[in-house]
Amino acid sequence: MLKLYSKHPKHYLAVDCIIFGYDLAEKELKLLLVKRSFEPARGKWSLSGGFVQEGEALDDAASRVLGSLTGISHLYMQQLYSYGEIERDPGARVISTAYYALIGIHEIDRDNQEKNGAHWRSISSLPDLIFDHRRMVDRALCELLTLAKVQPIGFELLPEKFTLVQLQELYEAIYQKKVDKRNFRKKILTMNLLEKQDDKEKETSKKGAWYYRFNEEKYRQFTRNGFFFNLDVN
Amino acid sequence: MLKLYSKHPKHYLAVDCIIFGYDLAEKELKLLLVKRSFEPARGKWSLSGGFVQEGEALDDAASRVLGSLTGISHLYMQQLYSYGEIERDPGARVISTAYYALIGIHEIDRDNQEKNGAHWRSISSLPDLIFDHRRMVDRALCELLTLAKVQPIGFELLPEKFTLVQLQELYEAIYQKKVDKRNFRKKILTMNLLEKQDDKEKETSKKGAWYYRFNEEKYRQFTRNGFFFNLDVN
DNA sequence: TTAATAAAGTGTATATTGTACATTTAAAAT
DNA sequence: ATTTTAAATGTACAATATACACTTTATTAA
Repeated sequence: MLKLYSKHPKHYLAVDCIIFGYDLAEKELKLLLVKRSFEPARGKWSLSGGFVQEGEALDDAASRVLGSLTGISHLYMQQLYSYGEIERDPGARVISTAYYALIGIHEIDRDNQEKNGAHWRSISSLPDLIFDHRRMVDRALCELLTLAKVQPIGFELLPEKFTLVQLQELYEAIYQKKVDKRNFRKKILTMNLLEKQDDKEKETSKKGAWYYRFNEEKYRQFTRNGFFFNLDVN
Repeated sequence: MLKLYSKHPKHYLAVDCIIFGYDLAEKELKLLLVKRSFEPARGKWSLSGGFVQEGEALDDAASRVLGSLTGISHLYMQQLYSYGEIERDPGARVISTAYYALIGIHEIDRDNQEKNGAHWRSISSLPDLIFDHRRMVDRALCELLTLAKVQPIGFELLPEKFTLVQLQELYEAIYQKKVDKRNFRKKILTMNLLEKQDDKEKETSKKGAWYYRFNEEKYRQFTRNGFFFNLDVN
């Protein structure tokens, strides 16, 4: 039973993580990148990755990599695509499954970040990346653009409590497009997924902006009843 | 250089193919399934798959599997998802990358089909499948439903020349929903992607229905100019 | 040759949704 | 009390989606 497949070859398997963060202050999407700590390409900018271990599920490998870099164990993470070109890694033939994660940029564990040589880099000015990592990033970005329209994943990039101004700025950062304030608010509010809080954010204006909270439970309930999230940015 | 990664474990890697076909006569979506020819689970219904070979890219492995079963070398094929649970295959720890393919059901090579014990089975009455193959199918179906709305992939399931009736029936089969004939035609024709032919299909009616052809070149051109395919089925 | 049959083909009116757009409100600082 | 700054708000018009039924064409049978 143990030798059923033994005539077939085995391969190195890795995961690589595209970690998106949103910088509320700079109103910019960012990526968490690392300086690679081993050969080949030591010292070059890279996605953070790791080899899949014996007895470790693919998702678990990605969780492990994400956890060790961010210090967060449960964050929004989805498999993106598997890259299986023969020559993609000059060190050896390695198949890599890319995952992308969404994270509030300030939730992150600073210590692990420092320790692993990780840095947030603006999407609009990424450094050169090793191997096929740039292609992975481009695919992840494309996926993000597609999904943010039809799934409430934007909230993963914001703190629990956020203002409508912040939410709108996030979408403007994702789609690189100014959005009409009244129409945006109408769309998002008529979905009945946001709950107005009793307090205001008062850093950026005298008047202050009401905090809102995304109600995931409602979203799941509405979805069961045939509701589709849609926040098309004009 | 060859031993850079040698402390890391290696794994069996497979591809599994979800092959969709559309039966014009029965107006039904079908899957090409095989009876598995080796242990474990010999003789059980399965997706057609195979192990990734040394020096073989992931996509090439999928192409090889698809080619040997259908006799067609270039068909519409996309990577779907990689399944990396430890216990997913009782024979050994195997990571499998699923691909889905779209094919005209009658274009297929009968000989290879017979030889490999492959059979078309209606989506609505699939047999039990081995391992996690049912999950793969469900994910592929979900992807098909998503994509058929926003990409002209339906045409991959039809012959080169098809009638509007046939196209509509295809969409009705995919979405399991009756569609208004006039609205459907209006939508698809105003996209200017179909070219009316000079001949008619006369099997199914006395009057006959005009043949049309999808112009992929036009589609690519329109897409470059910001056009988005959209055939939302009400 | 005429009539019956069966499926293909066609247009319009109404409802819904999306878009453009400018003023008022609230709170702090002077 | 006045000024300042950003937040909050509603409506009219355009575009799109939807509902809906009769006419046309070619064959077959009377």
